[in-house]
Amino acid sequence: MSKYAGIVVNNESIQLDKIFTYRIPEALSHISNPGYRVKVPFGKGNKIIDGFILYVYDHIEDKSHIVKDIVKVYDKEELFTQSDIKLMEFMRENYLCTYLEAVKLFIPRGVIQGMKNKVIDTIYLSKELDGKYNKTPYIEIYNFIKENEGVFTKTQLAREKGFSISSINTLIKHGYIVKDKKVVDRYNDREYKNYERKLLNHEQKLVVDKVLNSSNKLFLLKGITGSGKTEVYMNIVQHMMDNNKSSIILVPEIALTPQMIERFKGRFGKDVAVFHSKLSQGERYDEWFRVKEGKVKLAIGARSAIFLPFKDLGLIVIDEEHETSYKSESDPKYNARDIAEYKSKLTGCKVIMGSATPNIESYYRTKINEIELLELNKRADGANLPFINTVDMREELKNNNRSIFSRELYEEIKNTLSKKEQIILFLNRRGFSTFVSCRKCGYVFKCDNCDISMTYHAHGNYLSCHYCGRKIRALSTCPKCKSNYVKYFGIGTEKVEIEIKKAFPSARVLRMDLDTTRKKDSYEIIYKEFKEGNADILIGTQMVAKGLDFPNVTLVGVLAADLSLNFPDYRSSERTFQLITQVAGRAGRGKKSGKVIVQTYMPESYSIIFAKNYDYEGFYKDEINIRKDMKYPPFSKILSINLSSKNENLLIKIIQNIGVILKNYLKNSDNIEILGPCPCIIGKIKEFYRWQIIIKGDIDTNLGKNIKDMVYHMTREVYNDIRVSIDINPSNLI
DNA sequence: AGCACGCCGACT
DNA sequence: GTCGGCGTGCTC
Repeated sequence: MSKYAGIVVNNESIQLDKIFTYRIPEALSHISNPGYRVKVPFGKGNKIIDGFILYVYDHIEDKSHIVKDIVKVYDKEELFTQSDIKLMEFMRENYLCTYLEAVKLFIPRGVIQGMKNKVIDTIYLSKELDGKYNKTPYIEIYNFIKENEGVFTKTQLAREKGFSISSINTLIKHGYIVKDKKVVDRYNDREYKNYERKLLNHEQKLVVDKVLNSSNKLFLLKGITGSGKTEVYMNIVQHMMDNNKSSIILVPEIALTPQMIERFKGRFGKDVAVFHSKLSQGERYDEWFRVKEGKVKLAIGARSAIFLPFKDLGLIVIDEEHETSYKSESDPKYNARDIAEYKSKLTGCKVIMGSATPNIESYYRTKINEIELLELNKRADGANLPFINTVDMREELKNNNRSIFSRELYEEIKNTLSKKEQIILFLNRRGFSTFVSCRKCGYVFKCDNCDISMTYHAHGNYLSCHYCGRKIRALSTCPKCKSNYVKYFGIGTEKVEIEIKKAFPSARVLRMDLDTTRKKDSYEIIYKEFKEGNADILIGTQMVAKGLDFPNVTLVGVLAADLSLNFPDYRSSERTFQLITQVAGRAGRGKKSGKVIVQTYMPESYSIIFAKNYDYEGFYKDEINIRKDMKYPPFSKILSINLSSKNENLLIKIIQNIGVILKNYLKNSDNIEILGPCPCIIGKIKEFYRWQIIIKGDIDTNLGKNIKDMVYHMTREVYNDIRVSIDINPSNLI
């Protein structure tokens, strides 16, 4: 008897987001599990397209369709497992994505595109030298290859090892040496310094024991900056390895990986897979297969590494779990934290979420016993947390200090430089000036494509829009009134760099922001330069706040703590608290004690006061009450419906219709609130006008699905003109 | 999405 | 009588 397969076809269209049933013909009867990629005839023309088997049935009940045969199977074995399919279903329900979008997270694009292993021609020996070839330079070449059989290609031997290409060719021509194919790993494995195993302190040991012995699966490790969370992770990873179990370490985006890779490869050797968005397609392909074939037991990577095909997963670590980069901004808009948790439910693996400043929602869940709380309250090396002082910038103005540095920060920089210690200056904004306008007529340089004022970049002398990337040359005359009173307001990291060079001409300065880290390895280079002491001051955006470990940094300056506080979002206090705490944690990690100076116009704000006192618990208590009063997460879910279009009138008309229908649909649900329709905070990006509807309250998966169907139904006729984006619990409401 | 079917007007 | 315009609806 033939079996049948439930298949998702490889077509992005939302109308095709369903399971199609095909017969598995006798010739392919070895398919008894889902997970295969196949070719199937589809549509009236029976066009052959790709599909993925999600289900296998012994018989079918529904006889209302003609059932066609699968025509081909691609791979020898399954690309994903039964539990992966459960996870896909979970994502489709919870993030309102399609089956196909979910499937594609589990398979690197290279596999779908039919990529092959990278093969190079390396040189091997074939027969002994004899006759007139048994002399220099042939003997040298021959002996070198004898020591390095199959290691080098012809070009490498010539270019890197300095052998004559024509002599090599002669040896090949007469059959003494031969070229042969060798599969190489595309991921360029560098050598890593051995990262010595450290003895755990009492607190750390306790945490490790609890994780290994508790019957709970989910843990929140709340450990102050520098308390040695990484060492705890490594210890548990080692334990997993000893028990033949695999581990995934997630870190926020690329920012943390070079340091983390250094530590993990230094400890566990080369058998660590690395997976993040900056890898090339080929590198991803190779790393994915290394995991799939069981060649590695540990992977470290950004968000997407959660989907790596480990067979015997024992542990998932989510480092800096409060980071928003764990939430994907593109479809499927998943959160790696939720995925890890669901994976744990499916496979029984342990999940450790670590942070010095846990996400409010996660911490709340420890209070209601959904997650076990573990704490590290001491710095691993016994050092003290740096002293944080806030400076009220309004007072500086009153005292006639118009510089971007307060008097106290200026003095401390001078002091620290004279002691030959290092400094980090943090400002969460790149560029030189964030706002350029004419003082005569009030004209503001705004992006033509976006509803955003343009940022001036002194390096290159241009204005750029940080949303669409548009660049224009900086003008010294106002395009409206032709006056010369064009003035630059607002500071960015570039300006800080120039001001520092003015104030401290002999200081060696590095800047780390998006503009200086665009090239592939530039982040790593800046990190190394600073770590090795080749600079005194590191100026940067939030990149410098994330987990970096520089023992010689004793002063951290936060130039404008209010930036994130004035952000129109219910998480802005939480973000501010987290940023200050995290960046402060960069100071005093070595033997010397550290100091932090926070410049602000709102020193009385609760997030700044609690951050200054390292009082997470206090901050949490205030914040959770606000969330409760305002019915924000964790006391509700937020569903944001974002429509964007180049046609503003059409957009407004459609979203208002949607608004009316949704209000009507939800009028009997007391626990649900609708905000909008209204223009988004950034009303236009890349020529697209943007409007949104925010729904807040008890939104279950069913309701979410219905709302999605409604919105898609109502935008169906204008599908080409209006883009729709639906997000559950978005990381921001911009 | 993409493709076939279908119903209508213009043209050999 | 037929060629092709795009509106409609379905795809196991």
